[in-house]
Amino acid sequence: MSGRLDRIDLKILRLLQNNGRLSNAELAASVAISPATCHRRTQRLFEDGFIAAVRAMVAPKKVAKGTLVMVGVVLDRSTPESFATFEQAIAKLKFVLDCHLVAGDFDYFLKIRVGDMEDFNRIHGEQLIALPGVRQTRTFFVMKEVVDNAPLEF
Amino acid sequence: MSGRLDRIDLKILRLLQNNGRLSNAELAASVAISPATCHRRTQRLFEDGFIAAVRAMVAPKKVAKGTLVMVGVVLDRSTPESFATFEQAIAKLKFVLDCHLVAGDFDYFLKIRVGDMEDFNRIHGEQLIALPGVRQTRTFFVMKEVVDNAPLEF
DNA sequence: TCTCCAAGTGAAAGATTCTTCCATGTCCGG
DNA sequence: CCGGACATGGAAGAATCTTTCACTTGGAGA
Repeated sequence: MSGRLDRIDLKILRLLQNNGRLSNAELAASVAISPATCHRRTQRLFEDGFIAAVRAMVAPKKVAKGTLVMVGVVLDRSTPESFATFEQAIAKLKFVLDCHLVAGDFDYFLKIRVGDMEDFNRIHGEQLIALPGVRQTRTFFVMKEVVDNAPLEF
Repeated sequence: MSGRLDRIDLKILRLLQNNGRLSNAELAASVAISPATCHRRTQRLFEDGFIAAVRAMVAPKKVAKGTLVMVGVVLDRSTPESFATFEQAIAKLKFVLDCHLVAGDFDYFLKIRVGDMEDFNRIHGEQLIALPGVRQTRTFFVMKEVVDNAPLEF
């Protein structure tokens, strides 16, 4: 069922992870099976949820989103209601790439993309600290993106 | 730069970001232009680097990488050589999804995917604290992934 | 061992799509 | 008004997709 992946499935997954626009014919040739079989396998990988989505990775700098910021957030209270309200509000902020509830000195970690620092300052003042239940935020400007969104190894 | 993108280009980018396997014919129909024109436009978006890559997003839980961890790293010394050595070593660790040089209480922020906490503990002890020049690390286990790797808004 | 069944496989073929070529249309600067 | 650079869509051969079907394989049970 959805549990087992043989070597061919794994190879298909890895190839599609590196180039999601590979044609079925190219995939089939790369894994040395017929196009028909490859088509069926790939279809199953999608249907069974092994591939959540195929996404074109738009170059951030090309669309004026070249500035990356990490933000640690501490809430006033650590109640389930407080968390739920915060998460609901975060989901509407489209510049938030990641939002994770963590264990440690912060309640949440955010990963945010904006055009520049000025852009971030406005967003921080108008939207971040205005989020429900936020006690404080700590901003970490990214000065260099060493690795960003690397493909998953498995 | 990005001023060269008209509404049709932007629409193509957004559509491919949501579904990187859209066929040229489907794209053309969605943006109301001919397949030939759509093909040329899309090709240009790739050639000019607006689309860095197209990736199948493999579901982490399906391939035993369901545990996410954020790690803050402080180095012994803040010299260019120290940074360069660290970054060179990080690039070889395939479980590191993000590695960013930041301004603030840490030198680097890492985003890591592993199978489980036990998995992380081994990696932390064997590989992370063994990285060159690391003074200390602070681990933030992710308890809930509210938003992970959301598509870029532009 | 033999039989049967389920699952996987590849050849084949019609439908669809890709990709290129070319004539036409549009926008500006001269 | 003209001319050139560029963008557009139609058309058509080449390539690909997607389904069908018959065959092979592997394992469970008699």
